[in-house]
Amino acid sequence: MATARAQHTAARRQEMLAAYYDVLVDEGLQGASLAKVARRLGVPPSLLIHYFGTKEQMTVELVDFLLDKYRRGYGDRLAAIDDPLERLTAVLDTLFDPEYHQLLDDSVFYACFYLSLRNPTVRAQFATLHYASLELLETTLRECMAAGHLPPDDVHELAQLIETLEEGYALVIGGVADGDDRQALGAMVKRRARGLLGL
Amino acid sequence: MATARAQHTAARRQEMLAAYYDVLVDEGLQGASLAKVARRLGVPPSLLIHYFGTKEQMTVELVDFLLDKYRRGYGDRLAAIDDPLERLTAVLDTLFDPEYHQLLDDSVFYACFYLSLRNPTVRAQFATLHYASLELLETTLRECMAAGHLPPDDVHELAQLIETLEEGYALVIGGVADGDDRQALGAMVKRRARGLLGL
DNA sequence: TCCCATAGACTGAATGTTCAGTCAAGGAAT
DNA sequence: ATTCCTTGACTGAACATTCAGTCTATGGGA
Repeated sequence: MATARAQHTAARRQEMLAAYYDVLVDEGLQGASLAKVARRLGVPPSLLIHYFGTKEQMTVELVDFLLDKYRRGYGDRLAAIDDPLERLTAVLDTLFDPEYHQLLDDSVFYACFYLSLRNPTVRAQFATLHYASLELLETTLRECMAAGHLPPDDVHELAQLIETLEEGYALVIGGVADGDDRQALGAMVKRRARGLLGL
Repeated sequence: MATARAQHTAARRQEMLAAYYDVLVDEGLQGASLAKVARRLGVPPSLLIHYFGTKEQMTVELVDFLLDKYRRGYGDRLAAIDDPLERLTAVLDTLFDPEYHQLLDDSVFYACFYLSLRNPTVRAQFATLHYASLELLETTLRECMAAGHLPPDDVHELAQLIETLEEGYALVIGGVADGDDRQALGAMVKRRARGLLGL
């Protein structure tokens, strides 16, 4: 059972991670300090240390916290769709929708990605999300082919290809395109991706 | 004319940027300080300030310095190929070759990309490279179509699509895949991209 | 049900270190 | 003679973390 104490602890940690996220948005990776997070919360910096031990540990937990948003917001919802073709359409609609990629602030997302390149724990967290997404795609494609909705092809390759397109799309809209361009690029890539699958 | 003094200055700046790059590899964005760069060079930190004014300015120049490696190493070499089909093949070989993406340390590249999301100047530098790459692709595709090497299609769309695939490939091999997987993924994506073009 | 020992939430001051940047002065190249 | 590279001492602010200690809710024993 979750005691009141444990609930309070969990809630407090979330508040702190949310504040860390806000500071990251405002100050960037280089300017984000425990002191600023603490100031935002109106607590002494030592309280953050009390909860997380070190800044590094707090950062690792932030990434987990943020990736959970993707998992809960999309992964679970998509996986729950029964009909394979319907699910495939929903997946493609999601992956190439600018809004999906704006669930997190661009700069924070790539800050986390950057951290994943330097910290093995964070890297593993990203890899898990990546493989989960890949597997959802692959399964969906396989079911669609079995049902005759798609021409037979190598599902693993196709899943990797779609995933690669999606990550590239995320990068391009983060770094270059803005506003309507994002929407248009997403629509184009999605259309081509569907063609690739034989839809 | 480049006086001896100016030459010396330029060379010195490059040394310093190279040292900054090294520190970034070893210490990451958060741990990279002017003091560490200076220590590596055996000079006082104030000398860096003398040359660059501020750390931010030095960072902006670092990005320029690094992106130049891509321009000089690949952009120019590819653009120099006369025969369109040969150039297209070379471009595709380059974009989906893990080695091209390891011209820079992964973490440093994405550190720079991250910085581009927060600094308008850096963002413009990245955008310039992106559009140059896009234009090389588009021109090449157009010439290939005109010569009948490719079936007619929307060259702008195709160029954007290939570019998106390339950036996604870069992200995936940076974050997840390792070793042989990178090679294999590159080969697969390239093959599919060629199919997409009608090659 | 009451009581008490304890675990953990929380504070605030203090630690030493590192930070980017300033400045005045020396010294070499032009 | 002048320009400017280079030095090293220096500043004040910010940094993550430590520590000693207060307060409070909680769970176990009577």
